[in-house]
Amino acid sequence: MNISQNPSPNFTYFSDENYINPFMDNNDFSNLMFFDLDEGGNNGLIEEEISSPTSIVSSETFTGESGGSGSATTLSKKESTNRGSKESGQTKETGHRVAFRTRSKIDVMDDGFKWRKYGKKSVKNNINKRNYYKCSSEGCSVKKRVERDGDDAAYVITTYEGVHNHESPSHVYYNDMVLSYDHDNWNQHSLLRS
DNA sequence: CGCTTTTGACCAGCGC
DNA sequence: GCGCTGGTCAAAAGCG
Repeated sequence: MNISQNPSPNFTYFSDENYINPFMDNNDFSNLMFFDLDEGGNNGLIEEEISSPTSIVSSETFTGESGGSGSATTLSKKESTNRGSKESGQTKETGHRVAFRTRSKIDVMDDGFKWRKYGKKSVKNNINKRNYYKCSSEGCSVKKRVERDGDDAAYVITTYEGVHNHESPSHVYYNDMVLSYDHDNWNQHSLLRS
């Protein structure tokens, strides 16, 4: 991976107020959707359309009622079921799940964490392969699925499962830098990056 | 040499 | 019970 060369101070979805713009270059933010697939399987769909590339979406926008967009069809209802005996316990403990769909030229967005690919599968209703990643940090069992939208290959659907029990390597990296920056200036600086 | 990626096999859940 | 499907494992290959 390329953390050292591209340490993005970005996407860490920790169900708290620390949500930061997840994306860097090579992405079109004009149509970005979030799906809150929280434990319990209510599959609440939250759609957030970002009108400006510099917009920051706060985590509060994830907690609304279900949206009605048909674009959620690629996210199977089975998302809410935990399977796999070997890891189901972990999954329940860190059952938070969030997915988003964004137009992107690249398949895998650098969210600042270090991921290790452990599987690739072709899935039904999608000619594209789905990739499976695990957080490679020790003791962290967060998983991520990445697939191209079958309806429109210009879109990438990324699903995060679980919550990191550590900070993003890039987050640490940037925290060090922030110490030497005026905080307001830093916020402005990070906004301008996108 | 250590880590990551690839990829086929295997396993479990679900629907019929 | 069987087949389909999605998710994970693990050995081998690749890479820096």
